[in-house]
Amino acid sequence: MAKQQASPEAKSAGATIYSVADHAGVSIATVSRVLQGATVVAETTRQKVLAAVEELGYVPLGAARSLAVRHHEAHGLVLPELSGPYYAELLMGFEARAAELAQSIVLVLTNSRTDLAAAVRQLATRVDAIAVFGSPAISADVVRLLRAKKPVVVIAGEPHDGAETIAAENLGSARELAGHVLGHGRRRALFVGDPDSGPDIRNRYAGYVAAHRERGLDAAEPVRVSLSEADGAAFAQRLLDGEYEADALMCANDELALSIMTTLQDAGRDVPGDIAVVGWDDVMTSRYVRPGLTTVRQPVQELGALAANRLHELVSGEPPRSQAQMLPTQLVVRSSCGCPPTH
Amino acid sequence: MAKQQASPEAKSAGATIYSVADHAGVSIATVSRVLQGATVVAETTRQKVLAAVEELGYVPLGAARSLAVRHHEAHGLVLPELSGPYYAELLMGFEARAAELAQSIVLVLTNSRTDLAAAVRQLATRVDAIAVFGSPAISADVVRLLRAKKPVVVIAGEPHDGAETIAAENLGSARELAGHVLGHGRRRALFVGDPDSGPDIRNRYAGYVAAHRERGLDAAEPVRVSLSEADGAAFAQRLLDGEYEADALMCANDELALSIMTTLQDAGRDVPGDIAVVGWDDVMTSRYVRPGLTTVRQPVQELGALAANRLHELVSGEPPRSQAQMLPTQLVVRSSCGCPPTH
DNA sequence: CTGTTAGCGCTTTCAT
DNA sequence: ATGAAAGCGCTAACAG
Repeated sequence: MAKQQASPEAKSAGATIYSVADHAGVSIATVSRVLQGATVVAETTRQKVLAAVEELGYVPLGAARSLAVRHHEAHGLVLPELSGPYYAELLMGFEARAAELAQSIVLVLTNSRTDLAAAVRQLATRVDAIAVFGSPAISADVVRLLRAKKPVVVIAGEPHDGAETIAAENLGSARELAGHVLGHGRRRALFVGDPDSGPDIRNRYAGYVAAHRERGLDAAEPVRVSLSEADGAAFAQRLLDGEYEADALMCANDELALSIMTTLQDAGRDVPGDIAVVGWDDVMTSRYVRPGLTTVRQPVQELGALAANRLHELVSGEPPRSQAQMLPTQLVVRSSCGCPPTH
Repeated sequence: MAKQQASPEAKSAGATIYSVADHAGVSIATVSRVLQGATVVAETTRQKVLAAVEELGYVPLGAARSLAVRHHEAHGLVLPELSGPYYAELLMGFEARAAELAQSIVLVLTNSRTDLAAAVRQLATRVDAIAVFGSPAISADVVRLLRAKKPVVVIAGEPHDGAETIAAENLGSARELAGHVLGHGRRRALFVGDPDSGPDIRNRYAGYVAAHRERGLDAAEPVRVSLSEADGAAFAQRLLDGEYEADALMCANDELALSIMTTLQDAGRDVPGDIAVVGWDDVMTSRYVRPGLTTVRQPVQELGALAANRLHELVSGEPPRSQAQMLPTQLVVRSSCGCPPTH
């Protein structure tokens, strides 16, 4: 059994449904039938076919099937990138659900593309439906273009011209989180992040504002920095330099919060003693740092799974939903907000 | 321009190369020519065709093209999962290079699959070549099976029956890292991780052993735990309970190291004073914890990019390499090993 | 239960 | 520079 395959580079590229049919002494229709498993085939012929398949090492050509069935049996997913746990988890959730639905997934990362529109157009060529993460990098035009041809769902993005949208809840949890911080008696809380970078951050800021309003407090203007470690460190430095005054920082996500908190600590500041810091996302690091980072957990995998599921439903002919779907989030209180450590 | 698309559900599913040709008053061959851009077409007809494409919202059917050109123009990538930065970075590197080569990428995560073999077979159906991460989850059989039909490269796995292999260097850096720890005077260093879980860990352990040998020291048996936070914490607890005695821990990866270090610290142990802890991978968290985790950086993205590149070369007819390709790694010294903090 | 046959939509000679 | 036509490999009626 071991040595009979003499050529190491066999790569019997040949092997079509015809050669299998020949080899088994049946018609191509029969081969197709046993491979699809739908129709009933006599057990004996079935075995003959399977043997031929095995013998020839037949691998069906997906493209031919797709052409015949008029379905790609694949979903597209467009994400900005994969650094940090957020998008990776989204992808895992998406992949898992797509797998259950027997859909392949073809992935496009926009940050690695020079011509995004072309990449997306090319993607549309080989999938039945597309989920795009609603980053500003993906212009509304692209989405609109696609939407006319294929079902599209936008994840955590603007409700583009009617494309179906799904997102995690932001406003309420942000209000709750900000309220929690204010409840520790902080009165100079700053929001760090750019509300214009998308609806997620915009709603988190809105929650921050709402929490202040409810208490008759003034909400400060947001400190507009991007969601990167580098920008976080830079902001922290400006804070240390006295450019800002604050006793609490509500950061747009954990990566920002972590880089800020660490920079502050390394400069001798006490967190949360001198200043509280809270984030958003509950990434792994947030559990490990001391003090543990108070943050908000999003059901990221579920978001991905829901996207895959909706895509499939849309492909199956279900009507699009007009209303955005919203998944609940959860406040995770650790000690960077001023609460006593609990581990 | 805004309201003329009356039906919100246009989805002009129709639009084939025929309808475009009709609409433009040319033959399908001409349409194909302007869309491929290869052959020269009169500028006027070119414009007519483009107009028709625009008008009809024509999106070519990838499957039909694939069938005609006998290429999928897609690469498959099989990864265990995406939690933690390692696989995500690998994927980013792979995707970026594949994008440059104009190859789509279709992704399969094995942890979400109940029938992995079927998933991989199905994958083979729609891509020209496949890169699989060499986890033990992917049986050698599956790889062997594939390899007969499509080019396969194995990333960081056993040199399966001749499938091309690429990996990051482990042995040398592990020897260096272990040597560094021993250089701090530690004499009860334990290796935490299971060498049987694959060649990566096996070689790291081998480096640990080599470093001891070189100094005439005895290397201890590895403490066989899996690469998860949970197992790390459990091991740390057993250590605290006195089940093991050690003044240094060389962990198979950062996640393990981090969970162990944190558990130890929370129990009052001083790292590195009482016990040194080092990891492998240089994940983000390792920069943020205190003390900073001494570890080894792997060129993970490059690994992914190299895989995509080799896949493309193999598809283009280049001969497979018999020798495994190895990328260099780099020791990252912070302070968990006993070195003074430097930030 | 099995075979025949007509496409699926695109690329690519081969003519013109 | 353009058109006609022959497939690419598979599925799905339709007959038998």
